[in-house]
Amino acid sequence: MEYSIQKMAQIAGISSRTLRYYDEIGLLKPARINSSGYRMYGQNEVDRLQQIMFYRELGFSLDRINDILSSPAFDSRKALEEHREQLLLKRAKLDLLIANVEKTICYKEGRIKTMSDEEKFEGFKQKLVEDNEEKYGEEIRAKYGENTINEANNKLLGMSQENFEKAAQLEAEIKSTLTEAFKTGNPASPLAQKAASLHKDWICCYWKKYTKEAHAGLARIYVGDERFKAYYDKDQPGSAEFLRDAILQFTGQME
Amino acid sequence: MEYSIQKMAQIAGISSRTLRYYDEIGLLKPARINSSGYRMYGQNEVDRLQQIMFYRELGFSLDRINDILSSPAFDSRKALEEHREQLLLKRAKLDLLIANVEKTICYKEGRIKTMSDEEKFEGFKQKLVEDNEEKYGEEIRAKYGENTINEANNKLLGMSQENFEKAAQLEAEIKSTLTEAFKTGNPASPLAQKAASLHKDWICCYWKKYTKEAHAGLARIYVGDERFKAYYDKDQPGSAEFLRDAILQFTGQME
DNA sequence: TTACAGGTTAACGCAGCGTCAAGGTCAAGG
DNA sequence: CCTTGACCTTGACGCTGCGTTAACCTGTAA
Repeated sequence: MEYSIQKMAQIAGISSRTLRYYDEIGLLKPARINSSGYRMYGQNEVDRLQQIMFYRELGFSLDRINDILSSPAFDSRKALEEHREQLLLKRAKLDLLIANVEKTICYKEGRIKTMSDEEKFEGFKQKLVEDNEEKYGEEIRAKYGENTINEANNKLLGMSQENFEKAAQLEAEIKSTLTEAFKTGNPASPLAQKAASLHKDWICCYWKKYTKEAHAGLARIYVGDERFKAYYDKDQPGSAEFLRDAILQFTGQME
Repeated sequence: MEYSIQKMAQIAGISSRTLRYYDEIGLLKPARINSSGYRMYGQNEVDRLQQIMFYRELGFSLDRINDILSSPAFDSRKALEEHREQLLLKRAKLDLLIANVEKTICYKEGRIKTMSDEEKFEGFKQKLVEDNEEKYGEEIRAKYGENTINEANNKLLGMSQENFEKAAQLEAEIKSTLTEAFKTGNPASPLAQKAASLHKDWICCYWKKYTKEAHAGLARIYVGDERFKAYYDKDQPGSAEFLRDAILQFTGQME
């Protein structure tokens, strides 16, 4: 089976330009060039391309893919783990970014119109410091390896604990608000809706992404989960269902 | 207060090259050019640079920053939310990548030496399909806006529920394993360690990043948290402390 | 006067292709 | 035989956000 460049591209779901580029950088050369100068690819090339696509899928650079595929002694296992670390770092940075953006949105929602330049500057400076620490930390890690990774982890631990404390506080708030709201008997009452809103905040301490649908889905599951049901029903039987209804109302998922 | 290019760069913690580049693309022009052809920046420029840095920090492109800062009618709120969506998408992709890398590592750890090309191909093709769906979904979203966002959310909801179910199953496993392990009375026993390991898996359903330190920290908190303590102690009083000790052992955090 | 610290413009380089430009090749149809 | 259209070729610029020479000018202290 011989493939033309476009057939090959179709198989892999990439462009012919990409194949030409791979030929150019020596990552994937065609099996032969026919009399008209056309690139012809064979089975071996299909296989190699699949390997390439695989590692590319994992976000490796074409250079590294070349290393991996050409050197048989290449420690792919180590490469994968290092790569994983890098991805985790990337994600941590992204998380910071997202948090910052969300913070900013909240700030704007708060309608704080007059925000002194000094304030902005302060917040910014803080961020700069954080960034520097991050960069510094990265350099250290690159230089000294694992020893200092623990330090970084400790930082994350600090964040997790902070997160956990925030969650615990929210939980207490939910509980007291729910107790009051339950007396109204109306899941649509402002107090009940406040409880649902607090519950949303609480969820956001644990979930990577909040959606109303998922929130509602969780609420439905709650009532069927003995642990949560027991927790919420402990003081006031029926509270779990009440919270569920409040959340369904809050998320607009009542049918 | 007039600043030279380097003073300005120092204030903002960036390079002078960056300032020249911003001048070049018209993002930030100096207040004036002095007789020697030097760029001189004033207070207005400091302020604007801070704004630029702010949005840059949030991951906006310089082009968009220019839009935001130059058009007073620009809806920064909307821009922020759109940007947030994009970041979330990015993170979702990253999560996929990380999962794939981890899967691959497990595969390699499993010492499955002979892995037929077909198998590789299958897995890869699946991924292609997923990607196509993702791309398609993005296009749709761009074209039709919010309506279809719900569909995407439903997908995420599916993931969350799946995640939740996995967590629930793990929880059951932890409980039964813990019950058995408790009878041994030894938190270092294989069974107890298995429970700790399961608990780690369970944590990973909720946490963005797992570290031994955080796991141990959580274990310590557990005992002091009535909800979890009550949950684990319900059948066998002392189980919570036992689990904590098993986790401390598991994470090597015994002092 | 000599250093040395600072400024200037111009231009290449990076990753991974997308996207013309300008043309050659091949099979089908008039 | 000619045209048309699909497919192939090489070559080269463009994109992002600067880092990094290179080659040269300015200002000030010793």
